[in-house]
Amino acid sequence: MPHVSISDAEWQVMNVIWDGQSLTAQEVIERLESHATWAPATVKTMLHRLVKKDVLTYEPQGNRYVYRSRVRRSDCVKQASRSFLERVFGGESAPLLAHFLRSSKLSPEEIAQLRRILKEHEGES
Amino acid sequence: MPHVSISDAEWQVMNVIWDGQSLTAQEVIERLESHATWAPATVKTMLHRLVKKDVLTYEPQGNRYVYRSRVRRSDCVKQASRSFLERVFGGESAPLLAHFLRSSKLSPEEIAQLRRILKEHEGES
DNA sequence: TGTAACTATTTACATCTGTAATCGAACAGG
DNA sequence: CCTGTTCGATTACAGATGTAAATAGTTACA
Repeated sequence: MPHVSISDAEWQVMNVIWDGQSLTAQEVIERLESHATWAPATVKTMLHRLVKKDVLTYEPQGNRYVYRSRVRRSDCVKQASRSFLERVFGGESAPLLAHFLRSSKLSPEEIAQLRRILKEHEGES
Repeated sequence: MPHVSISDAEWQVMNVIWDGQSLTAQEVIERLESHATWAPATVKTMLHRLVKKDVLTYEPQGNRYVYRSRVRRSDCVKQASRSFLERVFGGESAPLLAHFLRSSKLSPEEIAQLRRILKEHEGES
């Protein structure tokens, strides 16, 4: 629904927020340390920007803030996916799927899972 | 191999270049008219930037330039795909594939094709 | 040959991004 | 009670991006 535009670096932050539900700035910073090499101030900046974009809210808890997402991850994933599909594959799903299928290592369970989804497609039209 | 970074709008331009092989600015502008609503000057700007980024070359042909890509589309697709996978799906291919499989309309032929690719995966340990 | 038309080059400019440092307020320990 | 630490808030700043107008160089027609 919303026309949010989450930048590359902001996705990193949102990913840890979505994984953790409600986190303080400090917690976000810690969880990002493994992935990114940002100064703490950098993470703070992004939290602020995400708040300004109405993607995050915060409530004071003691002397610190607890940040929480206002948008569902699945919605953002959906939007980002559509725009990626459009931009890179001209909106054609099949080539996209072929590309990722070929370039991915998949476990037998995952293969089975994907096969099931494919089978569901069989039913239509 | 190259560390090119093609922006969203620039992808539009590159897509028509890749589709057309060698095109003048005018041709690019015309072919974009259906998709985008950019002033001709805007398209020119992007062509210039892409040249500066070493993504495009041009040769003079008469009084105009003919632009041609210096990078293979497949390389750019690969790079963009990897970065998208990382950013939005945390590097997990299976969820990405599941997402796109579910949200795509696929023809029976496409389904068969994807199934074949899945089958190829079977072989790997 | 002058001038209109078209092309490419240069310049513009606000916003977004990546990446922080600094400032001011509150809290905590001595 | 003073002071260092810790938060959040404000400010910084260069480069990328979207979006284009202005200018300069060239060609082709009148």
